[in-house]
Amino acid sequence: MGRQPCCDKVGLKKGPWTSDEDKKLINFILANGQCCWRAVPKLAGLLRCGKSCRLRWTNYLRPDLKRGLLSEYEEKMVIDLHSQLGNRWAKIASHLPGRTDNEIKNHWNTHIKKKLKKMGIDPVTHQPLPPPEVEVQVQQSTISTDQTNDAKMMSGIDSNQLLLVNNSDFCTDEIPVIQPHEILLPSDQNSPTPSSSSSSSSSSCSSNVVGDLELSQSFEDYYSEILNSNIWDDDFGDTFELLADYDSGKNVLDFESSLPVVADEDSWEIFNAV
DNA sequence: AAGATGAACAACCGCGAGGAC
DNA sequence: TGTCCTCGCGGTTGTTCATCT
Repeated sequence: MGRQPCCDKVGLKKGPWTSDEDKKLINFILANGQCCWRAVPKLAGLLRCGKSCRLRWTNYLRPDLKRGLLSEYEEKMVIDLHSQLGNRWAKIASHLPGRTDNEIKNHWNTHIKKKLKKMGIDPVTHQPLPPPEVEVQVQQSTISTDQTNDAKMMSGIDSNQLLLVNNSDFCTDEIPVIQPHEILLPSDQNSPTPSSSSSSSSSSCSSNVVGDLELSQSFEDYYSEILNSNIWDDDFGDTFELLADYDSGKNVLDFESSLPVVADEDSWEIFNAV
């Protein structure tokens, strides 16, 4: 028996989401929480498959997303985690509150890969790239002595030491080196272990580990009020624990301007003005 | 100014894991 | 225990925007 399609694709819309579709999806999740994704598009009045709705929500509409480029600190964490976990983007994302696996994957492929190659490091193995025989001469003239030494230093060292490498691309001397146990373990030993889910596990990461992702108290107060309104289910509520910066979000709510708004369906009038 | 090219990122596709029955 | 269904993950593609010629 062949695999069942995730949904009936006949008549379903594909491609970029419109603001109207975003509004529908957000309003539905606001009213119902995250339930069966397969049923979401039908119930929300969307001509999308459930998978598309889930991706749109997880990667773009979730209110706890931190938009914008990854900071150098986050980049370092990604590199270090990648050296330990490989291409397990969801696992890596679970250690970076407000970041999605898709975002990290894209950033890796477009930015970090190039930086590592420029440093003479294989982005897959995190080991020094063997210089091609023919290009040795060229490399010697284009790669600085420091970088060459960096590559040599990399040989045989573990991934944690990668962060110690002094390279101008990353300015590591400006950022405290973080050890794996500091990254992987929540500071509160009673905190639940992060799960593999990128959508709901970020809340279990301690914000004092990723210092630049700490929340302002006002946001916490605001969302604790929301959480007490019983609109959100447990998983959904957790996502508000690590709210970060929304200023750069395009379709995401302007939370700064909507702070006085209560999180009921009527309060999302801001979307109607978009 | 216009076309070509590359970079960045959003979205899709297929597969596997895990739960329900 | 086996089958089906849903969800999540990782790889890949498509689209948009910026830069170059």
